[in-house]
Amino acid sequence: MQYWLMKSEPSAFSIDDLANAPHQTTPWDGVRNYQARNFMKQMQLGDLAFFYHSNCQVPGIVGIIEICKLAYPDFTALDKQDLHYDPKSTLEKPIWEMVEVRFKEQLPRLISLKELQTYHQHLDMPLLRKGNRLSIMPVTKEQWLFIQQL
DNA sequence: GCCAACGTTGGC
DNA sequence: GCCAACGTTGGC
Repeated sequence: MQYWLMKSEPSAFSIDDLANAPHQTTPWDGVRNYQARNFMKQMQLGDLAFFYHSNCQVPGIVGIIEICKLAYPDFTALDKQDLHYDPKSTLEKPIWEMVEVRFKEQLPRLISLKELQTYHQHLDMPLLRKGNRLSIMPVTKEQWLFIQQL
């Protein structure tokens, strides 16, 4: 059982969008960063992840989601119309992958980046490091439990 | 909207 | 393989 943190811009896809989606699941498509992709490949069914709202008024953790489908090729990379189209990726040799996630719960309150920063010393997560741009990152069990009890 | 930080690209 | 130029991310 592993833990993760996954970022999404709520203007593109929010925790509410996921809660209202069919079966409350969605493919996590559009990841175009190798490090983030490699983390998705490591994900196992039943792994849990914090759903993080980025690039918005109050960035922070808003909910918990569960990995419900293992990594498979991200078909949006092949779609010329798609925002995340990548001409280097082909059907035979796909570059990008995605998992599917299911809504677990909305947190009783938003745990803002600002609040998390106050525990920077203790948490030491990639999320809290300056200039961090990684959209998917592992979370240790200790970090997970600490954040959950907030 | 600004801009710092970072990843990627491509010329050499 | 280096590195400048460029595009993107994401907090503010």
